[in-house]
Amino acid sequence: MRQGKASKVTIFDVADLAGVSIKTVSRVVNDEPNVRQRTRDKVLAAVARLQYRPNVAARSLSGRRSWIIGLVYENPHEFSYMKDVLDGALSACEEREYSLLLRPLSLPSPEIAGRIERFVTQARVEGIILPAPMGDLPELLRLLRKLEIPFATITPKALAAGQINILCEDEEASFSLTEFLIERRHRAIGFIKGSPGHGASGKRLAGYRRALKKHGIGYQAPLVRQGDFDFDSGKRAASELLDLPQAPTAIIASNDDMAAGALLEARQRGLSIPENLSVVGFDDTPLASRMWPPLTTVRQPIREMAETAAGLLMDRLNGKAPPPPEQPFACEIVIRESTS
Amino acid sequence: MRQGKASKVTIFDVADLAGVSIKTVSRVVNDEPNVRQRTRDKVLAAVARLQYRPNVAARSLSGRRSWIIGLVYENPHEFSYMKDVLDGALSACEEREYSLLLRPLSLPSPEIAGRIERFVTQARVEGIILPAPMGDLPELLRLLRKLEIPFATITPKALAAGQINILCEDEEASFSLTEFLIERRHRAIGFIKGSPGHGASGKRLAGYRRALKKHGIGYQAPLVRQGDFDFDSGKRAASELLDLPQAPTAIIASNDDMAAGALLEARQRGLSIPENLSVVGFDDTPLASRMWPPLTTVRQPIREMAETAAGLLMDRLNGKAPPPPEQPFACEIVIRESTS
DNA sequence: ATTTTGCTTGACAGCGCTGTCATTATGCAG
DNA sequence: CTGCATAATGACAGCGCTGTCAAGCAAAAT
Repeated sequence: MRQGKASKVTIFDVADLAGVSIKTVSRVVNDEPNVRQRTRDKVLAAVARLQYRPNVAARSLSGRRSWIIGLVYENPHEFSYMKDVLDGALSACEEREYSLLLRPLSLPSPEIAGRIERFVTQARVEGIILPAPMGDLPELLRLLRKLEIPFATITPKALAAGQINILCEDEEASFSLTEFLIERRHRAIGFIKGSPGHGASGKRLAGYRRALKKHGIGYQAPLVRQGDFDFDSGKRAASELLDLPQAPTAIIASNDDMAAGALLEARQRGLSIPENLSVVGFDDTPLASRMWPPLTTVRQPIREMAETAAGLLMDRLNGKAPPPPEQPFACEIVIRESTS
Repeated sequence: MRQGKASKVTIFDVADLAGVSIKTVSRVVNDEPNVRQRTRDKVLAAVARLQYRPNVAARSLSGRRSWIIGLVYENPHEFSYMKDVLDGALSACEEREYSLLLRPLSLPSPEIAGRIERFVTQARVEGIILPAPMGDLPELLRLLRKLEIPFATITPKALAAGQINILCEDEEASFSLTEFLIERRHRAIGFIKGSPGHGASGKRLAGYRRALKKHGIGYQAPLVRQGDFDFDSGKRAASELLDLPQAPTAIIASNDDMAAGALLEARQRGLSIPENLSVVGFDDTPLASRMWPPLTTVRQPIREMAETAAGLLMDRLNGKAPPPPEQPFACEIVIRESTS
């Protein structure tokens, strides 16, 4: 089926109406220099009059640019985090008239490289956004470097040299959150780690340890359990923690979904929250405010981070000077009723 | 910045290697008829050997096709429903080598038509998927018809004539759910409606009424409250219901997010669930299984519905015969612990 | 053997735009 | 007023593919 009626107006029509050559129209439309103001105005008027929209396909073919960036992500069960990333990226793209293509992945996958290579070469994607944990897959990074595709990572574990890296104050936030619990007289504080592959996991643990140290509380390995950012893993880890001879009076989960799991486990054991156990999470997802009791958590400006990542990536694709290294984005503790 | 190293192999390279004309390569690659098997094999071998991938831009420009479909949606706070739609659409697109472009919208918006027209004409979108409530915006439908852009609606209120419409057994599911409560001796059953614009809202209410009628329970208007599918509206509606002189012993919310709101309201009044009040929702979002108590709800095969919608849409764009009218998809009650 | 028919294949002209480079204004110093 | 640098504009050749149409060819019909 052929294209609908949409816009058969071409650059020639505009050129005719404005009385200039198509090249001049092209210059104006692409904001290139060396066009007299009067000429520019004439062209712009014609563009508006005819409702001219450049044909993306022709533009791509000729300019060898696709005006597309990709978003490659691990498809999670609980999508709240990715929704914010998506909203941010979409908004940056709309502003710059780029298109955004999505590529969900399941990890671990033996053929990431193949799938991404197909993605990139097929759609001719110019650059890629890699939210955690995508920014730390050596295989992926190697591929993108080989293909010479610029990318922007969001909260990677290790900064990708020569690329855009967007961070937030994960360590600091975790430190404050832990300190918040300590100030409320908690001494035995359990900690549920996130997936080892995520940059945030290590940093959140580090903040926890630093706060303990500052307040002279010894670090106890049994109080720290491995999770994978998923509800079930949070429930399981909480179960282990609550089985401990000296069970914690507070649990820090590395994200809200695991915190919800911990809460469920506690409740099934007849514990009441926050009287018998305080629980906190990270991310301030909708889930956090919809649970009972509403969850004390850490809000990160994910949407802004993603918007910045996408924006800087596109600027770079358009030859803008590389930005000064970004300040990490600040996080904020949201105190609700799951802590005593 | 120019394209990376990705694939500078063109149709000419393949034609040379296979010893045929570029047109024949084109035929093979596009699965057109009238190519001898031997020739086809030669070409396919050359394609594989060179790792040839057609240039989408050239293909679009020449064929006046974009190989892109759009997904236009109302951007909700709680994204679970849309995540399933997204997954389904993406998967259908990947299978057919289409690209999917997203366009979130905020309703009501005075300039939907403008934004969508820009979206369609700029990206040269060939067809559009309209999850509820997009399939019931007269202005939008009029625009798409004018532009001659085919579309597929998911659970619209009114079927869009001449287009693809994907439905599920909303009325039936609501009927069963209500009956399920009646069987458990509930007689005063509150109902929180969804946004008037959604197709599901009316059907869910209808199922509720039909079940009441069948069991000889009178319909009482005060027991039915307006919500808008959002958490807060659920909380508010539940508050109204619980203030009633004869408060309901069970509440049906038209989606899980509102059910969560109702649950919170009940809890804040010191009611325990399900002893004092049963609460049920619709959609079986992650939220439903993460709450306390876990929510009895209705699971719809949203992902499959979206995949079907997208698949049929692309088939139609490719001139496949219009499918026989689809059977509505079946729903399933998921019984958890929020009902007594 | 010759004609007819239908299947295969290829030559070639664009699709609508941007890059390159030549050409023509314009401004300014001498 | 002339000469020269520089700004403004245009002519034109592709970018890589598909649509059209004509030509080649083998099998079927005469």
